[in-house]
Amino acid sequence: GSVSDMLSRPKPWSKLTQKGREPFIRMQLWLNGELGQGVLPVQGQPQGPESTPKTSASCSPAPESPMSSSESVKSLTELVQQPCPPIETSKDGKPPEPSDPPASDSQPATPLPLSGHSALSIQELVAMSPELDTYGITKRVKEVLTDNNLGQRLFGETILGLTQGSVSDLLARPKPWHKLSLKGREPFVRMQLWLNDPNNVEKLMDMKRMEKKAYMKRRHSSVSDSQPCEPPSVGIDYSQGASPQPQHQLKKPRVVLAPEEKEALKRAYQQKPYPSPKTIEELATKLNLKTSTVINWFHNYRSRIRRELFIEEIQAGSQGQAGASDSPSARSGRAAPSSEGDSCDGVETAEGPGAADAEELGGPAAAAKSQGGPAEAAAAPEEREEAPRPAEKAEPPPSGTPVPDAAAADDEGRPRVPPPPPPEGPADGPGPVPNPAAAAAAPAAGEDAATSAAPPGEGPCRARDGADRSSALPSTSAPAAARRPSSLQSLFGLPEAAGARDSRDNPLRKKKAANLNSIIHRLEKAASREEPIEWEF
DNA sequence: TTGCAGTCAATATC
DNA sequence: GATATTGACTGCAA
Repeated sequence: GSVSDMLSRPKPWSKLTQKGREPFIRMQLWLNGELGQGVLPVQGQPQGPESTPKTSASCSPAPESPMSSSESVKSLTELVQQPCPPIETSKDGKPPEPSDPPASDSQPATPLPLSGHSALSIQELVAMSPELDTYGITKRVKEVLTDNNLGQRLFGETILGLTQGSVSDLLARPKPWHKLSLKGREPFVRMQLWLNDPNNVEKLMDMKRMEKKAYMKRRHSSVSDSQPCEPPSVGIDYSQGASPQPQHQLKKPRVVLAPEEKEALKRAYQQKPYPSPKTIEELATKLNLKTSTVINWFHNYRSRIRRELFIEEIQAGSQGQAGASDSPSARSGRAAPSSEGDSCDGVETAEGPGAADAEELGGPAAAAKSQGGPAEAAAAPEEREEAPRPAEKAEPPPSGTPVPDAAAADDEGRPRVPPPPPPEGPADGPGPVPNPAAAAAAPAAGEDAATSAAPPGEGPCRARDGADRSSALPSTSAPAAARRPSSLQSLFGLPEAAGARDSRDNPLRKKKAANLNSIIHRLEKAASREEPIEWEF
């Protein structure tokens, strides 16, 4: 029935959801003859015997993923090279690969890597990609780049089609595969493909050379032109708009929050990761910021904290016991620049729970900018209302609980990340800890609910997630990958398949689990008082 | 509407 | 000059 419907009344690509697009991708592949029987196992459908979870924990650089076996002939890699009619849809949101700009020039313009010609759009590849070990991939990419003295900008612009800042962020704080949307997976697939390309480095080197040449040329010409050049890039876009001489200054200056302001915001965050409009309003007023700035700050902060947690877990996991010192805090050096406080703010922990609470905005910021009690104080009451909000239901502690701090910061003191709104609500039992990494690693299966189960980080979802995907796989990847077509495996250099990181047992997790228990306990208490929230951990 | 993911791009740092 | 950080923006989903 579905097929009939689909064949007779196909929806336009743009109207399809990711899921909805899948059948079309399959059909396209089938039409291309790339899809043999069972080649694209439907998710969750156990397939072939290859139950090899590709443990990549130790994944050493996927040795050129032995594009081995014949079978893999059909490896997507090949497909990718194959000049076949691009599936128009592929464009999805993006503009067609600008085949234009001879990179030579100013800049970017080179979004599309993958050997230029892609038979299958990257999206298709992504859609079919097995679970990848994002952390491992970025790690390898970083190695390759540094080893070969290749910059992030170049790599980003030519291989990923992203800007330097994005690349930096991506490499430093990769999200777990299962937490990524199709779009978000794209860069990782590209990276994986790039890693698998034996000529990857050379190609980039070439690009580098070309860029240099172009740069020199430009330089020379401009010099001779006597025009000391204004930032070349600048003006390009703007002018075009037609506006007479608007040029630059249409740009609004970037807002830079003062340390005190950040402090105040962080305190507020600890009180309420999801402040009500009213609270935001107050905060904005107090800090003399635009409400949009405050809103943006909260959004950014929440999502960044979330990511931080993930890498911490990953690192903790991979470091195994070493974790004691707690990678968390130790976290990647740079992230650490605690200055930013992300790490520290939560850490205000140092001040012990409640500390932050007590001062709320009162801290430096308050001192500096406001005087009255923190908005929170006033808002306290409303906190309650917020909590229940759907999106936050899973959100644990922070919001409205009277014991915010404890809840607000995890053991490491880091601000507790409001677990992402539980995507799907199914029971996920106990697993709280917002720690994705665990997910990746959690062989959970056996561990006691409290600990392992806690899984996977993103707590709720992940756990569930895994469960859904394959009934039995708690852990994220393995199975998934295993089930996948070998062609894909070869393509993606499976060794990379996520999975297999053994973080289980690491002390950090236990610690967290314990901490969670206590938090849960308190929350339940609080909840029982009046909050109808279903705390999901 | 709200929250989030993914990015960009301006700055800050190294 | 390369990287890292971060405020803002876009698009999407619930």
